[in-house]
Amino acid sequence: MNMEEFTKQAKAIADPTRIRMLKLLESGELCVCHIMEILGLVQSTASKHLGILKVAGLVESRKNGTWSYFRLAAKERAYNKAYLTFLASNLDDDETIKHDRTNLKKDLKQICK
Amino acid sequence: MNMEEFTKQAKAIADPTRIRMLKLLESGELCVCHIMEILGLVQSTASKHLGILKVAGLVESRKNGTWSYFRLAAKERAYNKAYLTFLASNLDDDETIKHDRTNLKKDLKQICK
DNA sequence: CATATTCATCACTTTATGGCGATATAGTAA
DNA sequence: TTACTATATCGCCATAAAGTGATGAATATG
Repeated sequence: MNMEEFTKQAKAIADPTRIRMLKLLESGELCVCHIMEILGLVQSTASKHLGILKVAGLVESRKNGTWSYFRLAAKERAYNKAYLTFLASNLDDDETIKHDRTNLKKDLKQICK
Repeated sequence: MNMEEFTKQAKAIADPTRIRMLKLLESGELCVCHIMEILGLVQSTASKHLGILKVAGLVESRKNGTWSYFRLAAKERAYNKAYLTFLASNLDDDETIKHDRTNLKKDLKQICK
């Protein structure tokens, strides 16, 4: 990883909203509409942040109909692994993150009904 | 480490100039005048960046006369350890970093004359 | 003592970033 | 086709951040 890539990924995780997104995605794949709902963002904001994470190589996405599903980038790609592993070992005890995870669980229950 | 601390440190390392500073300091303590010389920064810029790193808890400093010496924060302080260890295991092969280190060596030789 | 050096801070300008509404695109369903 | 839904993108604004010169404090030097 060179300086440019390193700082691109550093900038990507240097924002609370994007961190919350990545921590949510640690639980698995999610579509934009759930992410925006759980984090309380308008759609354009959610999409913009997800785009930044994608360009940085931290997340990947797939299309299914109108839905876009985002997930953490595959750890095999070494240049992501560093940051994603780093993030995975941090912030699990942060109040905002815990709150988001609770909301995610509620949301998933709704979906399964 | 909570979200606020995490992002403060993430923002601190999300800048090439500050990364170069931290990577220089991996070799040991340096005063502002050498850091600015090696990185080719004007004094106020160097001082400002070092201030940001200090507030983020990534570096510490001591005064000796008119000189200010900066060093990486003690690793015992857990909330720094994560980022500094992370950074220490990255970018050693980056061209800019290698270049900076070469310049540091030249500079130290000058001092020892 | 007078002068020079080192550094932090301030004021200012320029650039980057975050959030949002509006719009565009594409899929879905009636 | 028409209407609706999910998403991406664009432009705008407010704010944050980076870079720089000027100033002044503290200390060193002659």
